[in-house]
Amino acid sequence: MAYTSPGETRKQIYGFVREQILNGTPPTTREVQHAFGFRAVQSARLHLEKLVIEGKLTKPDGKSRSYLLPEFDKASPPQLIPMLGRVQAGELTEAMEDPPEYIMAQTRFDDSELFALTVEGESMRYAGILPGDMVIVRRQQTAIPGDIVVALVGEETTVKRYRERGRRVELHPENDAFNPIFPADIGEPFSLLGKVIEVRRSVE
Amino acid sequence: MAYTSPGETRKQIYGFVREQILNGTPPTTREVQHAFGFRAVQSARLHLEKLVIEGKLTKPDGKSRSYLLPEFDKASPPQLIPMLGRVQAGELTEAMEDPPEYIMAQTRFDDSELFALTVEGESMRYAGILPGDMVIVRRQQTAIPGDIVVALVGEETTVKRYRERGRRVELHPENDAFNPIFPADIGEPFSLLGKVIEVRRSVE
DNA sequence: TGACATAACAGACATATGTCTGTTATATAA
DNA sequence: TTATATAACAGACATATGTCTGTTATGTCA
Repeated sequence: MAYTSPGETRKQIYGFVREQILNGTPPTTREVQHAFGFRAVQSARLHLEKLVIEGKLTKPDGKSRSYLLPEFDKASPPQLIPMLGRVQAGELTEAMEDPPEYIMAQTRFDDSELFALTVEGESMRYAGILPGDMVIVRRQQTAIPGDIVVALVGEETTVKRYRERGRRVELHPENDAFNPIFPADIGEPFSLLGKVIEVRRSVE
Repeated sequence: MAYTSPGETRKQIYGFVREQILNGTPPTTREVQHAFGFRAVQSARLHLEKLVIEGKLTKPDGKSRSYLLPEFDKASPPQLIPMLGRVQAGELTEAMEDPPEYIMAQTRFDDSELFALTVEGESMRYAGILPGDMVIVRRQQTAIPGDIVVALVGEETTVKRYRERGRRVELHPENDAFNPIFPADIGEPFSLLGKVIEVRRSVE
């Protein structure tokens, strides 16, 4: 390989390794070697060692494919959360049989109890939840007043503010154009699916 | 190791491997072996092979540490985006010298042109952006009318709706209690830092 | 009981991979 | 020019790791 200016090749190697790591396949020394056309393993190795010294990568010891991004350690480990397009009536678990898509998140909950939904109505606009927003939900059958919850009312899922009047459950929209729901008064089957713990919106 | 019920050990192995993968260090066959106290490598290997057959893991070929989560492929690769607590006046890059924390996101932009900020005021409430929300921003010096942008006005960063009247730039809040900003009229230095591409809110 | 399936073990082999020693080439500064 | 630093190369060795063959143990079903 031709001689390149100091640091230039190293910068590219960093980009390559970083990308591989984020894809879940941290490269071996020789994979770096071949990706950059080095004719000697050591060429790649020295660059990688320097990157560790510079603090841009970390590597424990003699283990294979063990390069890590330092900022990865600073962040909590990512979680894969299934996106449920439409929650079927009845069991929520039913709808999770073949989760088509996953989003990545970092929460303080176990990812096995999380799922994500797309919000459809305008009823929570004043709470900063707009149509098309994605909500990350923790599955739970109970809530405390003030929680924003996802509930199944009849055949439809709905996002509302959870309230109680005495022992009566009330689901309040946050938009003057909508009326609260009183599950006890309507004939529909009702169940609490979980509590909203995060809201996400893609702009444009 | 004692004989365990069919599938039980396998389930635990899946959890272990999944966690390791999400931590950036997909395990080797022998690491699985030792983590579960198997006295033979093959014991771990057969479980892993079955998990691949069941579709819960994927593995290309004879490469080391090459187990992947299938849902990982379905999702776009994650990006690490620096969280800027407070953007200093002047150059934005200046403030990125030592990024203290990173969040994970999946966007269609290159992660080198992204950063994240915490929103402080109420001025964008009607647009569903509340105080404490995190916005992911793509660095750009221009915008088109209607974009939600992050701008530096004087010493302060602000999130507003970008408008133009003729050639005059206007920054509009989305809250009746606030007034639009006309950068040309005020003495403060003004610059566009970028465009908001995602909004995130942690609930509780 | 015997047939069968799966779990787990024992021991080995082939390859992948990290690491090392020594050498040559290119650039910069005295 | 010489001295120095870094880039890149050549070739090897030691270990890590994936893979294979054959055997034993535990449970299920007829």
